[in-house]
Amino acid sequence: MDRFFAAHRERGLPVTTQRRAVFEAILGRSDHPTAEQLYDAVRRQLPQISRMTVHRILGAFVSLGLVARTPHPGSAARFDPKLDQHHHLVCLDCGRIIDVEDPRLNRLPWPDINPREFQIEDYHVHFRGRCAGCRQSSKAARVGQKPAARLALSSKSIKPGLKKAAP
Amino acid sequence: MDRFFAAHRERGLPVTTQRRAVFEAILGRSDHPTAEQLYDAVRRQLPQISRMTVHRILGAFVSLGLVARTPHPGSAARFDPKLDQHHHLVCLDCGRIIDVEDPRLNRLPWPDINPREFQIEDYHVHFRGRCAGCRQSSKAARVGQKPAARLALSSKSIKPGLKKAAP
DNA sequence: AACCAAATGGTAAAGATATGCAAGTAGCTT
DNA sequence: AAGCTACTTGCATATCTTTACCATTTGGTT
Repeated sequence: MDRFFAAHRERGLPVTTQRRAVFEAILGRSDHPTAEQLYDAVRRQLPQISRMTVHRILGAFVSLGLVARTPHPGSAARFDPKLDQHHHLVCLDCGRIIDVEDPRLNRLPWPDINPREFQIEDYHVHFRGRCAGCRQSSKAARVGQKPAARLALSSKSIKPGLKKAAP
Repeated sequence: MDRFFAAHRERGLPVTTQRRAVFEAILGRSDHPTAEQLYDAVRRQLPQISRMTVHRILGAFVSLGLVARTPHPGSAARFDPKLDQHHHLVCLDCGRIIDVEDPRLNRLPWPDINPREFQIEDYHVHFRGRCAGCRQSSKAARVGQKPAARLALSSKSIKPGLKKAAP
């Protein structure tokens, strides 16, 4: 929370009720919420806050270095109070993000590129896989997943009839 | 391109003109295009192709393991035809993605978690920083970027005219 | 050549984020 | 303590990306 006030004071930015509420909300949880989830959480204390304000505040926090927008394959960005370098497990099924702290991952070799071409600031390792819950359900669901398609394709000539779409 | 036919034949899925065009389009470029960019590219050959078809086809390619949907902080998903393990430089300003191949990064220690709780399949290192072009422009832009906030405001001296036009 | 499952196309909808402007507020200055 | 001013907020709207429905067409088999 000190970081929050310090970052604002350093740049002379006003500390508003909304900003404080959003920051408290994100500090209070470690599940990498989306902007929408934070909006819902903050609204319990500030019922009239606008969804756009939450988005704008989160964008400002990212610029201030207070939180990180974590890369995520899906569409909704996830936000993470950035405290120290850490990494993530991402479930390919449910999208859940789990923190990983492993000191061995914090001193990786940086790729050998010319700093004039690309200046690296930091990095972040993304482990992909499946969490316990999704492995259970996928085992069950795998039966009906791909209805066997139309197998039995004898490898006849595939004749790549490359034609333009017929009228 | 063999992978493309093989993957379809193996599952008995029909190889349509549209699928072939989308796959050729993504093979031809190494800049991790978005679905929209691929739609534009494909449309030069199949002017009547639907945007939705491109999205659906890309989703199918991901399921088939033909392309990867690369994690990206922004909203638009990026697609990548490279299948061997590689990593990415991501420019924080322009969002450009550059491939990194460094064998030292391909044998990282995996975090010590119970495989019953989370089963890791693979990983991927995300280096963040700024590309040459953006470093140039940001150096210039940094002047007007943060107008010094209001730290040095001594009431009547500074009047930064960058406000909206007066009503 | 005929058949069948799957793919395609078009519109509209849903979700997330950005923008422009009027009014409110935090924090400095007096 | 009161005033000033830039920053922030709220609201409505616009944009961008992705998805849903369903009639029609196409690819691959027999």
